Amino acid sequence: MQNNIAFLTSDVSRLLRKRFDVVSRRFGVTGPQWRMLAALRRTPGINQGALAQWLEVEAITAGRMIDRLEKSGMVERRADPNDRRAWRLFLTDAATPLLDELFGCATEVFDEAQQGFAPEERELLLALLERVRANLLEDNAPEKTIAEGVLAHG
Amino acid sequence: MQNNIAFLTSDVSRLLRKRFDVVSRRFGVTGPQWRMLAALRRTPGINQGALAQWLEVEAITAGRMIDRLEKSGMVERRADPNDRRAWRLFLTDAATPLLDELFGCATEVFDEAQQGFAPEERELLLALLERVRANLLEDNAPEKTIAEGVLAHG
DNA sequence: TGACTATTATAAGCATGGCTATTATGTGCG
DNA sequence: CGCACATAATAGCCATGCTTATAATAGTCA
Repeated sequence: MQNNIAFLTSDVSRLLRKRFDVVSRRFGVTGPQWRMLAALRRTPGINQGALAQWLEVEAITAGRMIDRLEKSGMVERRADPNDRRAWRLFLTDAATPLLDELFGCATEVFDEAQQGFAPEERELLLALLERVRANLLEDNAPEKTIAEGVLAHG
Repeated sequence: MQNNIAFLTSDVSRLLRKRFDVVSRRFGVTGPQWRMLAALRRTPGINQGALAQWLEVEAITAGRMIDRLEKSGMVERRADPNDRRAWRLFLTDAATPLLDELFGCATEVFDEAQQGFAPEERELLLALLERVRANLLEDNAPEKTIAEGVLAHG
């Protein structure tokens, strides 16, 4: 009963989230916040909607996370000169050194999670998960899949 | 950056949760509630603490879920005659037929998630995830690990 | 019996995620 | 120009999960 794709990914995800929270709490951010900061470093000046799409969460979820990150001084909202509805998002100077430290910790958590795995097994697990992810994405929101292609992962 | 064990399991888990919510919302329950009902069918009369442990969530999380399930008429709390602190939990008559229908729907979601997978690949994915889960569970108490490390060096 | 500790459950507060609705602004068409 | 529609962000409400603290009860030992 407990050995199916849904319960297992849910468990693993929750356990990993717990680990990341332990690590990142030392730096004053949560796991998802960390992820958002990483996305912002990659594409500074992005607006909330595009950022939400990149993180694959709803716009309102991203908006509330930005509220907290702005309040804690990690992110800055600047008015978009070309669209008065939109905010352009930037990391503050405080965020950059923090991110460098966090990425070092991430590797440790990944290694712990995949302890005893051969390199091929690590690759295989990721590949299988990506296929599941694609299966669940494709016919749920076709327009989203197209958008992801346009956004060009990298 | 997005292709690692943490982000992938998080994504897959969230996408699956969304699917299950769509299915189970027709029956008036959420995915995690469904899981709790299944656990209760398996071990009727269990108390909240033991149920939380079985589901691998905190006691307070389980307690609040039971609040909602009790309110919606799926679960019944009965006083434990031997321990006045504890509740013994039971499914109501409304829950049983619902669970039968839900399990049918679950199979469909799993099939969709693992569409195009050979039987061996399905097994392999589950086995790899179980190993990750075990890795993250085993030294769940970091302070104990540290203590043991100190003892080993002392 | 009384005191100390452990266990069971709950309360308060926060973060992450969803859905629905609303406000403000941009865009396109007649 | 004015209207309709689309888009960006936000507000409100809810469920799930955590940590910390508290209340009530159970068990143990002097």
